[in-house]
Amino acid sequence: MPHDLPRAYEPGAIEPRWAEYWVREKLFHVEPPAGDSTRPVFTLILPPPNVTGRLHMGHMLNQTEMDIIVRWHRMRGFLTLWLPGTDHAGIATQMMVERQLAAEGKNRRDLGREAFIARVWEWRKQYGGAILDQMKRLGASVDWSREYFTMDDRMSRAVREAFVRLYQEGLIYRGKYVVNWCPRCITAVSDLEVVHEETPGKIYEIRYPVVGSANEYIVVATTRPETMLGDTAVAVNSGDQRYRHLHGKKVLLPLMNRELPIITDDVLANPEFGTGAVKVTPSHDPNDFEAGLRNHLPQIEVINEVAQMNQNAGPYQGLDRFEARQKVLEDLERGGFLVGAKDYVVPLGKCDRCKTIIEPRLSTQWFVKIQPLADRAIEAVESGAIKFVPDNYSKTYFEWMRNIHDWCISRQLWWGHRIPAWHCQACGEIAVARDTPEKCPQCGGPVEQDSDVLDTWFSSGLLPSSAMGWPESTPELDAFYPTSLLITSFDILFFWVARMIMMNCHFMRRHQRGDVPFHTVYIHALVRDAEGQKMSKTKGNVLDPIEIIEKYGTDAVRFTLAAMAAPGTDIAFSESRTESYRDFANKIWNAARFLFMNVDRAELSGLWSLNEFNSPTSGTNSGAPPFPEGEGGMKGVSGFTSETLEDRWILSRFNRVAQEIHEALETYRFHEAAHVVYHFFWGEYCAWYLELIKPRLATDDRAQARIAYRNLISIFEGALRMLSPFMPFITEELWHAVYDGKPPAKSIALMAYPQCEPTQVDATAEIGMAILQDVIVSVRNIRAELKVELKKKLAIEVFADSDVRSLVEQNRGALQRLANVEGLTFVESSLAKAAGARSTARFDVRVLYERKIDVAVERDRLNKELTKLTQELSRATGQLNNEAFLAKAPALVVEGLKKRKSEVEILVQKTNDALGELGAIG
RNA sequence: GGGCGGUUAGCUCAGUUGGUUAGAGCGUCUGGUUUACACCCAGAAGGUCGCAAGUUCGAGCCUUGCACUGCCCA
Repeated sequence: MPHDLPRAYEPGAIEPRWAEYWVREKLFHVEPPAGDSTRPVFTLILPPPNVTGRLHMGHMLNQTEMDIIVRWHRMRGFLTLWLPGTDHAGIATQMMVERQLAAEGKNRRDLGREAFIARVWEWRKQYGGAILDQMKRLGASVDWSREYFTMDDRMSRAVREAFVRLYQEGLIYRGKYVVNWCPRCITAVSDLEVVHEETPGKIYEIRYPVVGSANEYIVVATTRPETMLGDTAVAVNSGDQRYRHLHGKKVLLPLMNRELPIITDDVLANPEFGTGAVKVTPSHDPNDFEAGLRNHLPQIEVINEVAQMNQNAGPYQGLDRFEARQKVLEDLERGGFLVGAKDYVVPLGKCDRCKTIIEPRLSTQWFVKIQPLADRAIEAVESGAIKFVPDNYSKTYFEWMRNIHDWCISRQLWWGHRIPAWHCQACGEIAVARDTPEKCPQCGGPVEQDSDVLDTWFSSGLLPSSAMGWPESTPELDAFYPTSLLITSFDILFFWVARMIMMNCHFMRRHQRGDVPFHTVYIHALVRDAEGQKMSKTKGNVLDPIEIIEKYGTDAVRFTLAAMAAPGTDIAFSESRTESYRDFANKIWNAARFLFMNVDRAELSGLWSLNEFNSPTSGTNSGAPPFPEGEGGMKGVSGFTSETLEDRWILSRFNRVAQEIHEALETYRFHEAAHVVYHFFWGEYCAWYLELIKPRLATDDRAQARIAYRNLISIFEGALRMLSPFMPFITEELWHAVYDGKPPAKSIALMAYPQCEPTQVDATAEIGMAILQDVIVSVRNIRAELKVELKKKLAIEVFADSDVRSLVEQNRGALQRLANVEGLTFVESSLAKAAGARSTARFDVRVLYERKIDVAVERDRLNKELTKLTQELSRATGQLNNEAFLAKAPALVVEGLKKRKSEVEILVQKTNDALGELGAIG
């Protein structure tokens, strides 16, 4: 069968086909193993993307890293499960649908709760799969049959169960507290959903007249003058002498004419700060709220749920909080109460989602009492049951966990898991239950479910156990929990990672294989633009991965991300880099074209056929083994016959590279693994091995030619498997072509990953090859310097010891072809002084060419070289004369330096000779 | 205010426990129609590793200080 491959690789022509094939064939579906299976298991859950989301570069990095690790494990024989799903994203999704309604001139209250939720489900059905479809285009090898959605019945049951248990254990409570309130989203949000920004603003000083003491005032400072309308006290520090005489007295609240007690509160009032006196507004400030409780102050709310002043704000009722601020300031000024305003950097809390300024607001909410959960979560990391990579994230984690606050879990939204608590309309009793109660268990009165829903992170915190069927006891939990690894971004370390650890350690504490949800957390960095700037819509520098993919192919984009993903370092994504990895794909493509072109020719002449490679009965080569059961993979390359230096060399390199990739991926050094496979495939296999083997494919010695074909294809097939986790598409395509329509498995992804076979590593061959390459490069180098036309074949002379001499002799053909040489003679004395020569420590080589060299240029080059060498020599000499060095440095280092020193001595001698000769000419 | 990180070639970045000559991709320069590949081939230039001091036989790597810079938390 002829292999007609287009001249240039066209990723768009093959990638969608394979992406679709992998899903359709359910290649990555796994079942829990039988009870007696000893096969190692590798499990990973996908950080569930938000249903409203579109794929961005961060997702792509995250998923590329996961897919590399997952494919690598699968190919090594692990029973590998990658579990996908999406998150219902309470606020974001509700906003999306509300926006849709607004366009129709409606709002959710017009519809009513039930109809609105139905509408959200409809929206989800229509648009919610977008991000997963994009993910399929990336080639992510997830088990699609296990896809979950956090609002599914199964997941909702887990949420309800978790809530009920925590409530029964006293770890969930309800109460009236000051919480972070977003007046635009009209809901409470957790501390984590507030972003703090320092904004230039003003601090105002206001004079509160002391009651019964004419012309005496207390001056308080505030950045939020409108909240004074809700003041219920003024606090001073008990030790502050300035106010000692006022203890027990009262002030008159300006504008409201309400008398406020002067209280002492040493937490709130700092004598060092400002005037030392502070106004206390228990309903609108979290610190004042605490102070209010300590001092039994009344709580007067003056701002409502949409941040307008309410009926308690007197004449300011109905004004927006910022309008009210201006009006209050004007009135204070007019009344002579405003002392002044100073520039001040105001710390502002904004809603993470909509950037509206958060209003601390007194309201009744549900909370998780977090400390007991945090204690176990700290222990899980301290004990090493969970490991962070890079390790310094554990420090960040501990810092947060040790200063944790109770978690406000109720949201005043409609879309989400409704809190399983029922309020009795008659007696006020609260019933928390798994199943909807018909009447009040206390008095039998009618009940109504709490109107709030849970924070979305409450449900995602239950992953991964809930995704595997918890609270039911399922074969999945038995087989796959705990998961092996979590790969995610640092920005959800607290939102999600920390909460998963807390929740799962709590609920899975009796699990047979441990409570922790995962053993390792690999945290990756941010993808930035090529200039290292954070991508943002306002800057307009956001790259759409799908667009880049369409331009360069998925493989190239994946490879770019992998090659740049050094642990702990942000990625400055540059398209030029992607372009070069598209070039890499093209290189492989063309290597394949070359192979197939030759194979087709060999098949026509009856010399050799791919069947001999893929047929297990051919004896000498059985191809790669099928999917192995258990950790392992295929050691080395089978069916390879080492005849020549380049054979021994490429086989050795293949094995060494397999080892290097293994070590790199084991420690999540994606960039290193990518670089190693890139260099092997292009810089060694294509650049040298293919060139060196060419003549052997056309030799008349049929037996030798057959070996050459087999070797060529064996290494190529192995290299495809090696590259496959990084570039799954092109390797799948070419791998199927190698097997000529009769592949041993449905996909290269189900084949064994190459592993190092130590007996195939050949250090001697690697050194020999390095010398041969050095000779070839030296000749090319001289030719370039002498400006010899490329086509012109030249004679060369070589001076070397007998080892190098026989090496060159044995590889004469290679040297002649790759350096365009005709005629090679060995000489008995150094060529260092000769014109048109190059010297190394091991050999001298000279090109016989009549053109005079440019003396000035050559002298410059040699002088530069000499400076470098003499510096190195004196450094080495100094060190070797240093007894402390000889005594303390390891023998290996000393020996190495001695060897190097003698090399450098030779080079200095040769360079000097050459310079002397040049002087004689010039 | 507390914590974490960064500063290495023109650009974007590697450099694992201190050890012989600090690497990559892109960019730059020179030369190429060798039937796999111009998305290519051959060759070259380019770095006092932010600054200063210290530890060490030996520092890009360890310690201290300084400068600049990014992020997280309060």
